[in-house]
Amino acid sequence: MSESRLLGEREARAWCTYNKMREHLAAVLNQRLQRDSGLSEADYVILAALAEAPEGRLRALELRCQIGWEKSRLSHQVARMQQRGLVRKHLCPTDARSAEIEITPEGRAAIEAAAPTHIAAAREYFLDLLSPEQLDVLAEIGDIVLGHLARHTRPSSR
Amino acid sequence: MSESRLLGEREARAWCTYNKMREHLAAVLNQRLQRDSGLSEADYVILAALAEAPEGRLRALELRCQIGWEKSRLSHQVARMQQRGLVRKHLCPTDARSAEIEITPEGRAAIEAAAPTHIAAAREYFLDLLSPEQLDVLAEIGDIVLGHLARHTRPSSR
DNA sequence: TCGATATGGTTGATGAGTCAACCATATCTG
DNA sequence: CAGATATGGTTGACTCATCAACCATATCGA
Repeated sequence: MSESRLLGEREARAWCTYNKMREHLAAVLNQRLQRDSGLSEADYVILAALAEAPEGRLRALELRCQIGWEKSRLSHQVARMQQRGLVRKHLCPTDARSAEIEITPEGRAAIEAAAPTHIAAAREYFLDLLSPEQLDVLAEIGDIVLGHLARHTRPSSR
Repeated sequence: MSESRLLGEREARAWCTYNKMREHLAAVLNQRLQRDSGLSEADYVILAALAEAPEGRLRALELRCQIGWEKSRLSHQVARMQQRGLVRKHLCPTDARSAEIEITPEGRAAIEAAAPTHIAAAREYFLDLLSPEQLDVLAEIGDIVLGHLARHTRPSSR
């Protein structure tokens, strides 16, 4: 990669393996989730958030903030999920512009069936392979990077 | 997240921040690459690989192995890139089934213009924020996970 | 109170990734 | 050598993600 010439030895190595890991790991986990439960990562994230909200419903804006998604992304995804009966949309009484998203019983069943195996896969391919120290460093890295992003990019105005 | 109940404190934290970091970081880097250079990550990966191949060309299979892509993914991507004049396809003399992909002068110009700013962004949002020790641990983690994936999934038969 | 602007969300177009089915050529085996 | 099988690649259908344009309602300020 042209990385090699523009980065130091150490940086190049970290960057390269990070990228490969990220891509391969996501591919495998997505694949298994889809195969085992018929859900995509996107479905999973939304259902997980709704499932533990009180009443199983959230205003779209609140949901977007929790999962950090762009608004059109959520809109499209919810439309597809509503089509499949995983989720329902309601008008919001306090703000006529807003929408409330509610998980359906089918949606709840789907996420409850999916979660254990999905988490197990995350363990199998990732978490169980790492030492406590490695897990801590990873979390540390995540916090640093997320903190920097929060400070140096627009809130999610996108 | 339902993660919280199925994972220990430490695992949940690592898993959660890793996922958030992964998503946000990729979004920002993609966005900047697109804005600054008119290339997607996918374009970038392919052009980078071709640019440092001898003669600027590789057999499709060789390219796939280097970047670890599924075959239809490469096929689609190359088709789009050929459309834009970044890349050209040739028949392979030694194996009539195979195709050779060659970077065009436009493609070379594009990657050479894109690389420095892309790497700079990777530094700015990621590499420069981390200590040498953190970079090493990250690379270590990557190797462990990739090694496990290599041993426990089909080579890429997908 | 009214007009400008901001905000929450939708829509359509397009690029990207995956899967399954497929086609052609190579290779292997009897 | 012939037929079966394996391999390299393409295609079409579909889901996802992003962008820009848009619509309706809220809110702000003169």
